[in-house]
Amino acid sequence: MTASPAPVSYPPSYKDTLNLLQTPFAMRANAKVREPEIQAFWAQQRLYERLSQQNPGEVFTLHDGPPYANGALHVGHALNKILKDIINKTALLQGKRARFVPGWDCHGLPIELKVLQGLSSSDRAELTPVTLRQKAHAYALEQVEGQKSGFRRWGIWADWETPYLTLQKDYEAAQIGVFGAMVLAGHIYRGLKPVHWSPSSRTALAEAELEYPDGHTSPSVFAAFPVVALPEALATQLETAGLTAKAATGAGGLAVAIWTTTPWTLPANLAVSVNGRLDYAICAVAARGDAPTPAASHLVVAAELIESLQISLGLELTPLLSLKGSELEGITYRHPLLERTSPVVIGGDYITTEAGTGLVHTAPGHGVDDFNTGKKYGLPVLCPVDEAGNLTAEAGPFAGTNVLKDANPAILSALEATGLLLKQERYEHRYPYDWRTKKPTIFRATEQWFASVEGFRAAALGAIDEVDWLPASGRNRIEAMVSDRGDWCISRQRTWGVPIPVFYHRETGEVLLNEATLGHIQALIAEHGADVWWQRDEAGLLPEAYAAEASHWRKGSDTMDVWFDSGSSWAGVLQERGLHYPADLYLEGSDQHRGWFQSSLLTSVAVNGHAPYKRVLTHGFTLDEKGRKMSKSLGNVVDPAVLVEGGKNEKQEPAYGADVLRLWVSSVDYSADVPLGPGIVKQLADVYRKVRNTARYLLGNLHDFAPDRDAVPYDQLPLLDQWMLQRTAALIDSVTGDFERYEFYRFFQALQNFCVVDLSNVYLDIAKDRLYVSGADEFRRRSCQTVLSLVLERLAGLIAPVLCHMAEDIWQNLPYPVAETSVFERGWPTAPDGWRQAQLEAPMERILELRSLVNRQLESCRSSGQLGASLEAQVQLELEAGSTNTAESLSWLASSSHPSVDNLADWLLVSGLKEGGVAPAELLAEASANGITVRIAKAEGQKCERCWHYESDIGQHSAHPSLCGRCVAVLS
RNA sequence: GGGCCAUUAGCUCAGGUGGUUAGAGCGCACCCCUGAUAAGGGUGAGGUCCCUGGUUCAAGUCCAGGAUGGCCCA
Repeated sequence: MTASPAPVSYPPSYKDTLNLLQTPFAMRANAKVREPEIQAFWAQQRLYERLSQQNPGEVFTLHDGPPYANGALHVGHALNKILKDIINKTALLQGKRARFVPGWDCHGLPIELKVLQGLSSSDRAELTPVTLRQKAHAYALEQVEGQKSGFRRWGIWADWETPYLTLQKDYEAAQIGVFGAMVLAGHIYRGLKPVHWSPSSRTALAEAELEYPDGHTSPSVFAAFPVVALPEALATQLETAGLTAKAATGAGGLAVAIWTTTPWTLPANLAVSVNGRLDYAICAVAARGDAPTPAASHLVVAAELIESLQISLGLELTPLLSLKGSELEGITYRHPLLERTSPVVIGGDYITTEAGTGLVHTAPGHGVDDFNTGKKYGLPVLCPVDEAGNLTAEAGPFAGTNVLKDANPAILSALEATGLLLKQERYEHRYPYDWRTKKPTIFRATEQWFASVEGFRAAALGAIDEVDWLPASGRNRIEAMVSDRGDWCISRQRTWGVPIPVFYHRETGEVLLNEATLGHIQALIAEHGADVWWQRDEAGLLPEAYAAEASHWRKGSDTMDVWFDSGSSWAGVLQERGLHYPADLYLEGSDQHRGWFQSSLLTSVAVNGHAPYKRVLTHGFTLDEKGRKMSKSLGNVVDPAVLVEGGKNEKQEPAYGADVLRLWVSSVDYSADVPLGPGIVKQLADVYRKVRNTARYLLGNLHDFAPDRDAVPYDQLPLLDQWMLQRTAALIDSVTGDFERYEFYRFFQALQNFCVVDLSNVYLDIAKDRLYVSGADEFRRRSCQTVLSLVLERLAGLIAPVLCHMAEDIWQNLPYPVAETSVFERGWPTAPDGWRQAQLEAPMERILELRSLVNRQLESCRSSGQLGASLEAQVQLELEAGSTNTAESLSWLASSSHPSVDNLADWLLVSGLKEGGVAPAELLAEASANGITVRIAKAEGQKCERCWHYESDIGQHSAHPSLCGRCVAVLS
């Protein structure tokens, strides 16, 4: 250790004399803290409210499809709501009054079940409809609050204080209004439809209330239904094959073979269905071994099943005639147990040869397929089973037996007695049980309310045609669905919903549903909410004209399908709140072609004859990085809350912030399914940082710039700067188009390329010398700053719809005063026409190609250790034939009136440049391409300690012996 | 089983009406800088255009069939 420190000779440092960047805008976003601050700023400014109500432009209505008010937000919500927000923010920037009223779907089974599950069995026993509804109401509101705070954290702008909820009084009243209008237009009717029915609890059940325990067995039955009449063509074919029509239709003749696992439905049999496309065979029957001979000489079965049926039925089946299912249509058979005849009909593709005979026993009152097939053929819906599961008088001799107890044995033995029972055995299969009573359920036709789609199908298809569907395949999809669909069953046997406001006469069953009752109930609900339906008795619900006879009427207990709720939002929201109807845009996942797009369309067409939207945009679903569905078991779920706020261990799961989530939404082509996973998030975080750092660099170099004082007029800007503004104009133009077409991923790509290539790699790299080294007020520097500020203000605007927090953060950190408090008040970026100078592109491109050529040579010197920074080098160029374009570009550059900026050495970031002349003595590298020869040598002179250029005029000033002439001039 | 959709580099995306050696940015590897520094610059390596047939002088692109994945139905 030496006692007397030697006088430290500081390395000559002129760093303090440079104009380096200064800005409080940090490299890292600190999004977890900063984003909420920015959101608070917007709230305090009432920015969304002001712009959406006071903007000068037209009203723009993107109508929110209500998410279901249950459960945590997932990335699907993020994709949907952020897409909507990007569109709305773009519209606001473009001066439109884009009001966004967020909605929630609050009624329905999942919430009702959630409430029921949370109750003890004793509480459940005491539950009245009104208390159940109160609990469901409270639960839904709680869920809405949770989801709402999530949406707000993502930076979504909306009428958050006044959202629409399908449980609000005015909404419910509007919905009753839609229903009423459909009733009065004759589109609503009452009919039978099979539903899951639990005899043990005497109620209809939803799919979610069923369970399928292992080990259920049913009595499976093969039976023969004797044919009594044949269509002519078939009779002729049979004659030819050797079976006369008389023999076939006589006793013990031809029969159709069917199979069922629910013999108790046989009394309700009204048809036998076949698949028109399957092959069938008419077979001669002979007993095998000691099996009893059935009371039919011939059987119709699916050709493919003959072999297996011979074994299972123990019969010899000899094919006599092969034919298509469609040729069987029109056969008439006799019911084996009751005095009636029924037809053979064509069913659907649900009829297969996987089990049974290929011919299906059809009871429209006891199966959905049967019901649909019956509808097609105009068969009645026979349902000889009461609420308790007892067969009624319509079941003839079996009346009084119970379908889950003695009905099957009774029917089986009756069948056996006729000789038409071919076989019976136990059969194990999945069968639905009531999840609460743990008893089997049945399919049973019950009275339901329907919207008759048939009544307005043509109008609906016409309306579809008027709508702009994006992507275009959406049109096919919804068109196919609407043309195929059956009537819409709108009633549900549930409590948590909007009531079907109908009264039934206690004695006659007559329905009371007219303008007077509808209007009265609608008014009551508008005042008290739908609860009033359960709180009051009939006298309190009927209009005055019916008050006297209130005791004769019984109010209905059904509620409406929740699709009717959300499908009425055009009335409950758009019309109620003075927004555009039809809306300018609906935007949901592609599953909503079946859901909300369709239910909204049907109600709107039925009532007003047109679609509720002018344009429908759909997005796909969120998958993981391998294109698989996200699921807990695969462990590939991305939780948006963790992505935004960070996980438990912030090292492993950092808080990326809402802007990164938003950037993801912008980056993917959502017209198909979109991928998301940790690798993709990482990549987006990198892009986010690149954009942020680029903005930071622009901000940092403007710390002493005042546009009104320092800005250089466009005409006086160097070529390089004019080129940069041309690039900026090109970006604005393409991004404007990208947003108009909702192709945000193109914006994402363009933004990235602009920041990385045009700015970072080229313009800013060249700009460093201008900004740092030149005197603060020199033209060379002020012109560059002019460009930086012009670019920055526009860049902030372009990213604002997507990276809304970053854009605002930039705006708040602008080092000079601007007229607008927020970037969103500036409006959508535009470029003066003068900036669009496409003729600057070609020469610049040639020069950048030359730059690449030089860089390759510099790199080869670097890797051989001969060169470090490019300023250590000088370049000599020789242009020969074949390089005309480059030569022209160089003379374009040489003709610039600002050689202090527009010069090739600076653009190549080298210390010396010679065109032609004598080659430098000690060449480090040399290469030729396309008539251009590039030679690299060590730069001449010494390194200036301030600007780091190698210059030969160093040491000419005594005060600054290590500086070049240029730097000396700047310092003095 | 039916309807609709997707498949180009490790990732996100480009590749009008068929036409040189299929592109970009990121990521990755290596190098440089240390005056954008938890930054910045440079160079480079990455492709069975999902597969199989067909049309054509010529197919990532057109046609047919199939695979995988997704949504909606049954």
